[in-house]
Amino acid sequence: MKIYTFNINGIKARFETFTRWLEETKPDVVVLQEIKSVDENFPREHFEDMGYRVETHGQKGFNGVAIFSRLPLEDVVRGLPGDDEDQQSRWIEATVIGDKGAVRLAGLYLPNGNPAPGPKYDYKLAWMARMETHARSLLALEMPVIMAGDYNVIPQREDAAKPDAWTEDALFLPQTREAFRRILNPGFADAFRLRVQGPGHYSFWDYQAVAWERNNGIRIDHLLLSPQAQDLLIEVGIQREERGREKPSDHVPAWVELDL
DNA sequence: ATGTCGAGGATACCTCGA
Repeated sequence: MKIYTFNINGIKARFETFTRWLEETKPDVVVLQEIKSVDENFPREHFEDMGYRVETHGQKGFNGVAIFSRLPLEDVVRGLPGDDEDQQSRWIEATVIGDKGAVRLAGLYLPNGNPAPGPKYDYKLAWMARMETHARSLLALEMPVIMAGDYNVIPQREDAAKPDAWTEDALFLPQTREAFRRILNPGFADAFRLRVQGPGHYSFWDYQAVAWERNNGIRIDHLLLSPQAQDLLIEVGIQREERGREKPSDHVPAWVELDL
């Protein structure tokens, strides 16, 4: 089973690009971020006709996440638990039924948090604390679990082409990286770093300042695996080439293959 | 800091978010 995460930066703007990617890549499962659409306006039938179950958790204008799957989905949950007042659509969760077993999959769009300090950064840190709590409850399932998405976190210096340019940014502040490690520490692992070491691997290049042309990227799209999922890991990857295609998102897909 | 996008509101530009 191959599972992808892809921040598409708007389903309306990326309809052709994303449809072409889906036809070429044929993922078993993909979690999407920044669909920027309410559920009622999401073109679900178009993708259902392509063979996918489509579960969305959208909102007007910003944010919004989704799960697409060729395999059966069960127990879909929308929203990150822990704050009934939170109106932002950033979390969706479902159980994917594979040929050999099931995986609990979360698709997430972690808050950007800029400018820091400020209320947006406070929201980011509070959201990460909530995620830490929920991540522990997912580990308690003692089953394969994947938390995949746009984390808006640069974990280490090697995950940025120009780390010194990010020292004051909400994606790379020490408090952000510490909160990220607290989510991992109880037992999750960054799938990409289980298999690939060293600098030069990025998942996002800003539209501005010719970042792509200069390969000024950062790695912020991650798939975190529970111990039971780590045991099933076959391969990891980042589809870097997608950033050079026609009308790209500013993010590219990242993926894991599990023996499921 | 910014040479760019995307969405939405009230338009043939502006604001916000990233």
